[in-house]
Amino acid sequence: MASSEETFLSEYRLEDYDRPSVAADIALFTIRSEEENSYRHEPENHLSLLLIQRGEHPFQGAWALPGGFMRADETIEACAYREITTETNVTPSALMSVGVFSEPDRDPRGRIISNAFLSIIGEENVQAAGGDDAADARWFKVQFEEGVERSILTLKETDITIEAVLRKKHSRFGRTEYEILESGGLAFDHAKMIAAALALLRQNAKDFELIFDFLPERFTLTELQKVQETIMNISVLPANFRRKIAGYVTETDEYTKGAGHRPAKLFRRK
Amino acid sequence: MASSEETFLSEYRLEDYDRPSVAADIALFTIRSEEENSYRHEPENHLSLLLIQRGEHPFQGAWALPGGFMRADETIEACAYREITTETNVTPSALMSVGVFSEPDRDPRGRIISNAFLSIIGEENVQAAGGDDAADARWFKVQFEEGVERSILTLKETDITIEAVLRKKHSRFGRTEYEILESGGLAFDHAKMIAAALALLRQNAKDFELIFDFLPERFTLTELQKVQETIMNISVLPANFRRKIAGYVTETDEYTKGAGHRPAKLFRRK
DNA sequence: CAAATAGTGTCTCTAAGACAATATCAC
DNA sequence: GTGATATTGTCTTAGAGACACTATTTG
Repeated sequence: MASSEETFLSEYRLEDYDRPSVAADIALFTIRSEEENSYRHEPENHLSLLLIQRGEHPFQGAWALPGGFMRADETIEACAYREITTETNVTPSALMSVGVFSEPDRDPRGRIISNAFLSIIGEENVQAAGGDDAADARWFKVQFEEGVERSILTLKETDITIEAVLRKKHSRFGRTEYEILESGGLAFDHAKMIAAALALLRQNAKDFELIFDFLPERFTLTELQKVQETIMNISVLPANFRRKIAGYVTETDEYTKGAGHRPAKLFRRK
Repeated sequence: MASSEETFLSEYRLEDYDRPSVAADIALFTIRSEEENSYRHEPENHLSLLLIQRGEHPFQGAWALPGGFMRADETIEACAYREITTETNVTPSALMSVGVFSEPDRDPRGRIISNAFLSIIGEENVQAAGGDDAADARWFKVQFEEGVERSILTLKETDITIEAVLRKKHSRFGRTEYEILESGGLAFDHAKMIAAALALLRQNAKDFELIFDFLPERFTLTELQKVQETIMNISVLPANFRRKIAGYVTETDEYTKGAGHRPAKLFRRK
């Protein structure tokens, strides 16, 4: 009972307790422009999510979020950074915890709990290639229509369409939790993770918390506005957007040019 | 390579990977009144946190958040509920994730990652008693002074005073993370968890997300206002508080009585 | 100049904060 | 009535949303 701490620790066996495997999965978003880009007309943007096609069982051939197991010498955040860097060769600036997914039966391989993260890279860094355990990696165009009873998550790539159906369970403390009605072929409970990540993304885009991460260091206010509009699926008046964002940016003395219309001043994040 | 999923799963060995132990720790808060309660004068409130004194190594004798290891058949949230219920015999309504603490060296027993939760019970349910592995359990009065360079967390019980010093590392996406400068004798990294929980509590008290959980079903608006003021360490004008809270409550036809002054209408959460 | 985007000025409405005034109980 | 708390009214100010207008580039 009153043994010394050294004795206690040397006799202690962690193996006596159940131990799950612990993983991190990352919902990596970027914003890409539509291809067109015809003269004098600014391109449309859309939100994109990186998915990899699983090369192994379980869910072989299904699309999943990139991720992997936490190592003995790293934190779960470091694990998420490492995984996303090996998958994409890009180190994202934002890394935001979405939540822990720990249903006992969420993985057929056994007890694996996963920490979901949300991450963002700028369009200029999109060069994601498939990693070790991934047959293929692709950017999917994201649509997320939220309803009271059903929310529809649609992910589109050239010839692939994934449609998952979810139901909002609750939304407290800024985090929204979903239940999967149809996974649309997404592996594990990743549909849930993606929906939760999107809800979080929209929540935080509202007060400019992370919209800057989608753009390069210098940007125009219109570009910034489009990022917010794309994420939140809304549209706001330029005059009002400018007023609200004013405190968050610093102007530079550079301008865009050659666009067939009035040049725009470039700004930097404050 | 193209083996069947059954074959794959039957040959799969999770034991080949590093597996940490996974725990949940809970910062359980309540609001208690000062003892006085002299005639015609409403009592002052203060925020209290439940700590248990560790009966075992490591950190034997130190104060810690209640918590325990996740079992094989439960989610991490279920684990937090179970632990808090066994410790206190009360099932709290709010259970809010504070974050994952996964520094490799955070526990001398070995690799243990912990999910911190924030939870609340009403004053009328405070009857916490020590559990199995706890020598003692006590409610500590909470003071948290936030500064830019240093934040001071003070926990007081009759003859015990714990003072921890922390530094705010960053505050993004509504979650604030702290670094421990002095743990003040708190076990493990629990000072960090408590600070993060308090920051979250204040954040969410602002828009009435969880202040109701501190009170019984029927309450007066003044009681509700005092809860918010106690948590956030601010004071607001009654007229303004009433206007803001109006949409969140429903009035009943009951009143308080015998208080030596004008009776107050009782309200219910909407 | 026409088309397209950049940027400014200002009106209205709502909500927050401050403050003053009135209401109702126990003693 | 007095002391204490409950409750309402309203003035001012800050910010969001709507809308109209001006500015500057390329072809």
